Amino acid sequence: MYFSAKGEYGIMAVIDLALTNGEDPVQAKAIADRQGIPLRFLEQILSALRHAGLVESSRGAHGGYRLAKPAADIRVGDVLQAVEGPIVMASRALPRHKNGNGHRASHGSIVQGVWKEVKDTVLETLNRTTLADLCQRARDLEEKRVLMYHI
Amino acid sequence: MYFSAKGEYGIMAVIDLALTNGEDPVQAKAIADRQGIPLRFLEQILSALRHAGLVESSRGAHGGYRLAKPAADIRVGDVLQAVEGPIVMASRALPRHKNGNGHRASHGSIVQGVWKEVKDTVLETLNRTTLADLCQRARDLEEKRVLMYHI
DNA sequence: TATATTCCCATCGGATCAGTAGGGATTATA
DNA sequence: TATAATCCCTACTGATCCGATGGGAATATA
Repeated sequence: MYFSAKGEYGIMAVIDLALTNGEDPVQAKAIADRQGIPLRFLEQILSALRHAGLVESSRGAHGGYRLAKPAADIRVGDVLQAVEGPIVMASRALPRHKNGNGHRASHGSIVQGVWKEVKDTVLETLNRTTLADLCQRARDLEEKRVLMYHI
Repeated sequence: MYFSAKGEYGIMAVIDLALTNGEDPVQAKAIADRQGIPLRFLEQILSALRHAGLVESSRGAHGGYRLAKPAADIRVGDVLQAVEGPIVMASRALPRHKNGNGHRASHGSIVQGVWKEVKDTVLETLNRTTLADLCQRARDLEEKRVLMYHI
């Protein structure tokens, strides 16, 4: 059970965007360098975020990306669903070999119920956390890092 | 974010085993037919469950499988981990392109924290539910089905 | 016009998944 | 003992997906 690299990179990218909030838009290249993400791959991710209305872009020289709304209004679940599609737990494609006789019901529906429970708790967790929360964690971590360095 | 077909089949198989609790062991073929699972594939799954100590097997004619402990002592998470390995959230293999300068920390560790939160809630959900719970659900469902049929 | 940058579509190699296959080991029954 | 049923182990395969990469086109600045 995984999240994909797209999801991981996507979250890193929006944190970077949120913390680099100046006048000018932030270029994909700058994010790629800071976060260690392949540029062309990051472009696909930013494109998905743009289509989902989470970031805005401007083209041409001096172009780049910025958040489309305040960090507190962007939930982690929104980012993940934007870049890696809907969050489902069911297995990818079960061709559904049918049980021959039908004397007893197959227990597939029971499993579906379990999947739904898990999915709901995952979404609950992901939607409880906003980008602003993650930024705060990042600042705390950075502060701690600087302290360690000075000792 | 998925569970694999192995996980789905595995849960169906142990429910079947729990509900078919007679004197004799239950044959893989019978489970495969009732639940609509390819036999050879199911054998691999049952093998994994056996190695994890969740089911016992007896070989030869009239052989088959039975649960190794009471259904109330088998958690859904145990079954899933047995058949599809540890439940991890991190993406499969990020080759970790390094960020060149290091002027600012990459936000990978923030994401790792999110993954850990999600993983914990997933495990909490999966370990709260036992096989006995699922059997109860299956019986309730069957009862409802029979009632519908009679009306 | 030259340059920087986003944007879009197609492709590719490797990994994983779901399922299949062959054959071997063990045991109950005739 | 012979046979059939059943579990057991290892490998293989075809399809799909993932993590990129490539080749430009559009657009904004200098």
